[in-house]
Amino acid sequence: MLTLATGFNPCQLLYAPLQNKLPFNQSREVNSKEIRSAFLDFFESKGHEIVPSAPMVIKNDPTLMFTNAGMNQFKDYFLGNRVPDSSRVADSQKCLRVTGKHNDLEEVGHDTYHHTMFEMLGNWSFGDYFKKEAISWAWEFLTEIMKLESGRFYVTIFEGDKDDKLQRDNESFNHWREYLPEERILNGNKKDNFWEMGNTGPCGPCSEIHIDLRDNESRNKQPGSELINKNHPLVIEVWNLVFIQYNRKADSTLELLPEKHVDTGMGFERLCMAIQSKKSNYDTDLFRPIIENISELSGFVYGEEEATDVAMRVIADHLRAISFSVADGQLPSNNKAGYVVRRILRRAIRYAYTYLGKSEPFIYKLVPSLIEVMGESYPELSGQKDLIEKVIFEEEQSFLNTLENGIRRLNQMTGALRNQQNKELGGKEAFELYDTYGFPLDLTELILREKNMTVDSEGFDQEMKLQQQRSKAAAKIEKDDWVILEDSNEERFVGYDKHSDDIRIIRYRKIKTREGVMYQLVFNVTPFYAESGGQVGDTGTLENDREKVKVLDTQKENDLIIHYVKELPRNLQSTFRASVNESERTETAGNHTATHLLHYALRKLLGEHVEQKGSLVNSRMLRFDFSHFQKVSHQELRKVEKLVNLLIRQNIPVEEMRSIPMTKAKNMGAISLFGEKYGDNVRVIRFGDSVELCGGTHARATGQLGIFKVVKESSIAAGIRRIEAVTGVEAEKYINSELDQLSDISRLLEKKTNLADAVMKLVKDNVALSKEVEGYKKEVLKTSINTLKNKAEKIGEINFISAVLDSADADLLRDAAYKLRDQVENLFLVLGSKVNNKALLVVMISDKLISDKGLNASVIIREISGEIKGGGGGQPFFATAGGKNPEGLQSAMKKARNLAGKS
RNA sequence: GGGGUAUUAGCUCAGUUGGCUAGAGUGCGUGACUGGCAGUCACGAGGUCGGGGGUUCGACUCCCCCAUACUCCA
Repeated sequence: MLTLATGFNPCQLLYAPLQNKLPFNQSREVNSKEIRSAFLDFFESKGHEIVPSAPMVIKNDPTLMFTNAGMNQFKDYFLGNRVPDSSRVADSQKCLRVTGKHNDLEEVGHDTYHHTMFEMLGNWSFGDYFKKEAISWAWEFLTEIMKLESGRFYVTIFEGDKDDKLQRDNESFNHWREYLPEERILNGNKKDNFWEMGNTGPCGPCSEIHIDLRDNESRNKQPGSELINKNHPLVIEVWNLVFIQYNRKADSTLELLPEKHVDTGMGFERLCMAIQSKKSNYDTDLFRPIIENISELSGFVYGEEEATDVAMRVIADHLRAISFSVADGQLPSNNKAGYVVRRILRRAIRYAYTYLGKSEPFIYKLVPSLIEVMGESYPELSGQKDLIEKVIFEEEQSFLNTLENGIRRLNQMTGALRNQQNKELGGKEAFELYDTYGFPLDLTELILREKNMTVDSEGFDQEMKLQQQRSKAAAKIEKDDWVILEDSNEERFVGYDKHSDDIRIIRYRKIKTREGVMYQLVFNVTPFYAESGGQVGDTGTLENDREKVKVLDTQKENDLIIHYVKELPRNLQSTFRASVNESERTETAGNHTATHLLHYALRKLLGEHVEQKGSLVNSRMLRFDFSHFQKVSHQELRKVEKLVNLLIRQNIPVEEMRSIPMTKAKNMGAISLFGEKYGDNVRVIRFGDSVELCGGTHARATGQLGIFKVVKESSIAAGIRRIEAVTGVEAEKYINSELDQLSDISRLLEKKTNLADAVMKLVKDNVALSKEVEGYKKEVLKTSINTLKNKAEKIGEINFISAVLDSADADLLRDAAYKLRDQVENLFLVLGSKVNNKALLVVMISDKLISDKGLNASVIIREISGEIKGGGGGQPFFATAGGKNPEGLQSAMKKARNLAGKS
């Protein structure tokens, strides 16, 4: 590589052919790829090491879910925790800003220059160069390399602050004066121009570079200096140069740092807009192909109407955010980082649904055009295209479904509100949408805003609190104070090596649970494994010469291992032999090992996106929850079983590394689980290629599991599946009981093969036979109806029929009644029957009699059902009754006859 | 671990304080008509109203248990 020392600038060579075509004075548009590499090449030529973008999704940092600035990955360098390999670094960093301090989500799409996901170009100095170089290179890059018109730039510098006893940043001012007239160098306050990482730590003044992209006429009318930091879409900040020179101490005073750093960040999308002479980030080649694709798929033209334009921008922006998240391993889910991703995607789906009329999944179809734009610079996108598409498709489909249901529900709610002249949706209703249809509050607010309505967010919060209380109350137990027997805090766990040991009880207390009174014991040393990492606590016994007490469960409370017993030993001071239930422990250990093998097999067969989300391991079964976006098919489950059983037959011995450094474990490829905090030293469990950080107990070798069998696969939340399985003795039991059922069936069918066919035939025969029976019933009904018709007695206009049919059920009586109504005019029908020693009555009255004579079957049946010691009712034309006195049927008929006569 | 919502014809869904023997659209079958962009019309088949209990004269509808799916809290 040639260096600057030779006087040869590789950058100029590389970009010389481009320079004539650069903005504001050229014809061909420079594309974003060229701009990105121009930046990196430029700083490489200034001695910077070019590093790749860090993942956008952050794991193992409780304070941050996503990378939200270029400096995130260098935090440790600024804090002095780590020493960088190179003191000059530059990169393009993918960032996501959705929640927290920098919350732009609601703006995104409505304006033309905010994004959820964006790229930040940055150059860094770790104790190397400072203001002079940073300023001069920024200027050189923008005006000479990118050929942006120098007259369009304004810069801001820190004006000083009395409270912090800080002077104006005259250093920066003087450097800028070399390039810009003084009236273009503006003072900025502490809020805009003094950058702090947190309440304490490295900080310093910063200098922002703004560009005025308005046309000449507007610029002449109003100077750009008046529009800086005023949210003008064309007068925008492009680059922030942060000069870290102080350390903010806990008492909030500042001290000068021995090493000074530079941290800069330039919004890539905005830079492209400036260079490509566009008025909006979405008009650059970063977004254009995506927007055009949306246009093609939706039939709406970009630029014709504000509402659809906003929707298209929202979708284009969110597509990027989601695709990058998924590529980095963060699937949409129902909490934390996953929920952030879900909310972004749902916002996009919502806009597509409402403004572009898309009620079918289609955002997933945009992935190829995103990859076309960014795939080359970010190969993780093209590498995981299928996964990204699948995840988006699944989420679109499932959310559109709930969306339709939820919107229907919301419309009902707002309809009711409108009737009451009310403009505020109750918190309870909003919570119902959230709780049942997964509508985030902001989504409900958005929909309501369009209807000119609001939501009672306080009420919503209250409902949320109630739900939390309900959840907590469900787990509540009453505890007495600890009784201390020995003043010691130490409780050593020896259960990895021994299954029994001599112990003393050092404290105990009484608790009340739903199941009754229990006692919690703490020992000086214990072989009992306390529930953690999904593995249930051990059970076992405490024993001495005189007594034996059962240990029913073992739990952890902070670092204490707590043993549960139903009754206290009489002599608490004595020494006990504590023994873990061997067979249970062995089965449990086997099941725990099985989760590791299962985890390994799932990742191998379904993909690396599979991550453990939870597990339960006891002596009878194992349960494993993991991220996966669709049902695991039967065939896939079979493959998983097959692989696990193969590993079992290979009888791979366990390798336990009880205490090794985290870094070493990571290097071995150990899979750490859901953000649990591990100390510097961790325990690693390895079976062949399966390597996991784990505190649980395990089989000595995989062969101990015998056989592995999946019992059930289900969903526990969107994007998370659950597999339940058995091993060893339980697997044997399970398989045998299934086989027994089969052999029972085959014995019944007197058939050994093609059982399914035989059963199918039985089912079909059954249907055919029922039909036949029904046919016969109809025949019988027909004949009895004919007899009844002939029995009709003329009472005035009324045709009165009454009869008791032997053992006819309610359905038959009803059928007969309806048939007779169609065949006999002016019908007054009373039918009775005796079924199971109970009496049934039905009354049918022709419509004409109801209107002409005011007869009412419902009234009549109530009058006559007294005779059968029962009651009933129905409608005016048809009513039924039941009673427990069949002997009264005849008198009920007579009574009805009298009623007919009277009318 | 604790909640919420849903489950009705092959598919998408109605079904109103428990009572006109469970409906529509679509798809399917048959027939007739027809120069079309979902051809038109007629007729027909297709339902243990997720499963099991209970309340009631009567339950798709109300209550309890279970299953499945979705979803929220912990």
